[in-house]
Amino acid sequence: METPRWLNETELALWMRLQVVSEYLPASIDAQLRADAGLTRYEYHVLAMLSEAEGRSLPMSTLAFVTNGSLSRLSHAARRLEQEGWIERTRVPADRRAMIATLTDSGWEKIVRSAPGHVEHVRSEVFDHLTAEQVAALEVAIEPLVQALLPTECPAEGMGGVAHPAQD
Amino acid sequence: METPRWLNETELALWMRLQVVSEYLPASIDAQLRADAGLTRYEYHVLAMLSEAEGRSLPMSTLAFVTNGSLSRLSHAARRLEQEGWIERTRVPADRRAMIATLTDSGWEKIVRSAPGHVEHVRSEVFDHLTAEQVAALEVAIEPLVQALLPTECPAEGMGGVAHPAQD
DNA sequence: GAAAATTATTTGAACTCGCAAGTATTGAAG
DNA sequence: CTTCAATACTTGCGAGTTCAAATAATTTTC
Repeated sequence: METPRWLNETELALWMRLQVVSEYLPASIDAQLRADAGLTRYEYHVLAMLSEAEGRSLPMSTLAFVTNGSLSRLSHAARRLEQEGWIERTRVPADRRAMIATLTDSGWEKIVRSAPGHVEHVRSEVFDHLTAEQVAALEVAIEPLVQALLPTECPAEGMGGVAHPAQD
Repeated sequence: METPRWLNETELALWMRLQVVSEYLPASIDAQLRADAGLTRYEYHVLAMLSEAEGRSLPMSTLAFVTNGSLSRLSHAARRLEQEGWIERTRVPADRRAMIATLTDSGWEKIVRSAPGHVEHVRSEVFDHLTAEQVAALEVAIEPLVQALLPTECPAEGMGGVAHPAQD
């Protein structure tokens, strides 16, 4: 076994901070969504992506990609969301293996009702504690890391809707 | 319901990047540790913190705090680690409610054997893709966010051991 | 000094997710 | 045109996390 390339002081400091952020943020978001909306962070993400998609619909594969989730994870989540009546899944005539997930009216209302509380929570946890300069600096500084982590391919689709912490 | 304070463009961009990082990093670390060491990220964290503690021991409460985990989460993890023989739990004579977790020799060997692969993975996922300047910039820029998220109190203990991505 | 509140930790049940295997359906090879 | 492989998705099982409740010991209160 080769002698490991240990982290230097700065690297270690960054690594520990990344771990803190990656531990706290998802837990905090999950707790708020569960308490106020009865949704998982991932389920919220699924609804949000559908709400922004053309026709409020996306193929399951694409939906899995834009939500950064495995197909399995999405399938489990989709079953739950469908049981609640928030989405529907229909076979594609052209390719009967494929399925298209569509946000129902009820699902639209769900995400529209849930979004404000979610955004408010994100604000109170994150942005209320940061100046505009700090936000800008972090946004720039974190970009290379995101590039390092994200898969390069992008079978994406058209966007332009609601329900993310963006405006209505 | 008040009209929500939506996120502006920069805030939204930062938020989405934070979500990407918070989604990918833990999953990636978990997968490597599970495959190569049969450990959870959290279990690894527990062993690492014990390895750095005075006498390789910490009270459960303190251990929960330094690992950023709930007492319940720690208790479940401790049971698994104890079953594997990597830690032991002993009652405190002074206060017989309290328990002290201690790293066994076997546990010490476990973390020492697991650390190099873990660090190598962290390098290959994160630091190999970043310049020293990018690391330094991100380390500075992320600090205010960490301050915002971390609880202020700190019932910490003495440190100074091994097994974190730090040096041996 | 007994009852009530607090602290330290554990346990059980519910739920989510990852993995491996399973089901269709389509496309490629021969 | 049959066989084999690849695609699109689903499902069952196991494992970890959380929440609420339980246990147990200490400290406070009256």
